Order: sequence, then C-alpha cells, then structure tokens
Amino acid sequence: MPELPEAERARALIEARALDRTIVAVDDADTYVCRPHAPGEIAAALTGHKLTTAHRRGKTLWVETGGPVLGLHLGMAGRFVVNSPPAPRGWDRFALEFEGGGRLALRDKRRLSRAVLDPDLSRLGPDAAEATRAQFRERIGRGSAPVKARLLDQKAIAGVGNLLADETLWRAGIDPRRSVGELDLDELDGLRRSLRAATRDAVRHGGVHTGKMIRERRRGGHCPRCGATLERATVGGRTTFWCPRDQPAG
DNA sequence: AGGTCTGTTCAGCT
DNA sequence: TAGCTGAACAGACC
Repeated sequence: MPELPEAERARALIEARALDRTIVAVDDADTYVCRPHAPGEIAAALTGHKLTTAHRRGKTLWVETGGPVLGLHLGMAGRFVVNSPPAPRGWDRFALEFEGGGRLALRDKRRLSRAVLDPDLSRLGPDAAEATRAQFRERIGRGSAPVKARLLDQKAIAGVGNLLADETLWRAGIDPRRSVGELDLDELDGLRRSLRAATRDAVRHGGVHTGKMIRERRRGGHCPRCGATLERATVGGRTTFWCPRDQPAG
C-alpha cells in the first residue's frame, strides 16, 4: 500500500528515469484520475516541456517542468512504471511519452491515484519524517483524538498510512486508542523517534510491508517482541492491530 | 455468484 | 472546530 516510503521510492524512480526528456504525448483521458481536468488539458499544458525536478511531501508527489507543475498521488494501489508495455484493461491511468521513446505510466488496478496540474499542498502537514520535535509535539499532541487517528491525519503530519501507523505505535509501545491529550512529552518524542525509524527502515527495505510488526499483522498474529497474540479493532475508522502487552492501555 | 474487506481522501454530518 | 461516518474506486478473497 503506498504510504510515505512507497511515495519516496516513486519520487526517486521519476528522478532517475524521467527527468530532462521532452514530453511529446500525454494520456490524460481518465477523467476520474485527472479530475477536475477535462481530457487534453494536462496534455496541452505539458506537451513540449521537460520534467526538471521531482518532489515529495508525505504521500504527495509533484514534478516541476519550468512551466506548469504536475501533481501525482499513488492513491491506494498506484505505482509508476517506466518503459513498460501498456497495461491491459486500462490500468495505466495516466502516462507521459517522451521524445525518442520512453514512457512513464501511473499504473493502478483500482482508480484512486491522481494526476493534477498545480496541486494544492496547503492543507498538507509537514512531512512525517522531517517534522521537528517542536512541530510534532504541537501538531500531534493537542486535542482528544485517538493517537492513531491523529497520525493518519495528513494535515497534522503527512505521509503516515494505516500500516505505518500500526508499525510506529508498536515500536513506540503506545496503545493506538489512547487520546493524544494524555500523552506526555516523553511519549510524544518517543513516538516521533519510532516514526522516523520505521519510515527509514521501510524506505530502505522496500516498503511498509517489510515492517517488523507488519509481517505479523493479521488475525491470530503474534507480537514479534513478546509473542502475545495481537489485538484487533477499528481505530480512527481503520483496521488496527496492536500488542496488548507491549502497548498497554493508558 | 455474492458478500466482505482492503486503504486514501474528501464531503458532509454532529 | 474537532472528530467521526460514509462514499468513491475496483480488485482480492472467501
């Protein structure tokens, strides 16, 4: 599932394989993925330009061209492929073709990825792996939401999805249902350290599914640290697993 | 074949 | 205003 680590790998792929090449054609025919643009709008804006730099904050990517900015999001099942033959069944939801051959496609069996001109980043919090201790205390520690719900809030901090949230809370030893308001500063700082470590490991190892706890994250799975059977419930509207022994209720 | 689950975002509630 | 719910998408799985 694309979360911050997958988005970072996607950004690096674009940077390595798709910069500085003249765009000669754009497939923006999917009006859901490219909403609110009409077919041809993104094509008209980008054709003739080159991608110059690839950026990311949280799960949101954007690419500069010298002209318009192209925003990209992987949604729940999206990934980028370079120079692959077109996918069957319209699974390539958006694509750029480059002069002299070469193609960058946004491949997504579902249809929740996005491509949009001049993306609005104003409602996005600081990147989850970059947030300072002061920012983290302020943006995560205030209010009354369950801590997991707050970690998932992209305007609080950007980049944490369901799996990375579970892995982070497990590393920090914090029950996902606890209210952010009752976390002390040591717990908030520890949570930030766990988030940075979990994110770094996931980027290095190839994605959030490589997390220590994520591999046991299923009904009847066991805590990799103490062996207790993992608990399961809905928290913040999302399926949540945690260790009842290592992540004690507040 | 049909029902449930998956995850992210956003509109629309309380 | 903060927090919660459901809709949107479409495929995987039972």
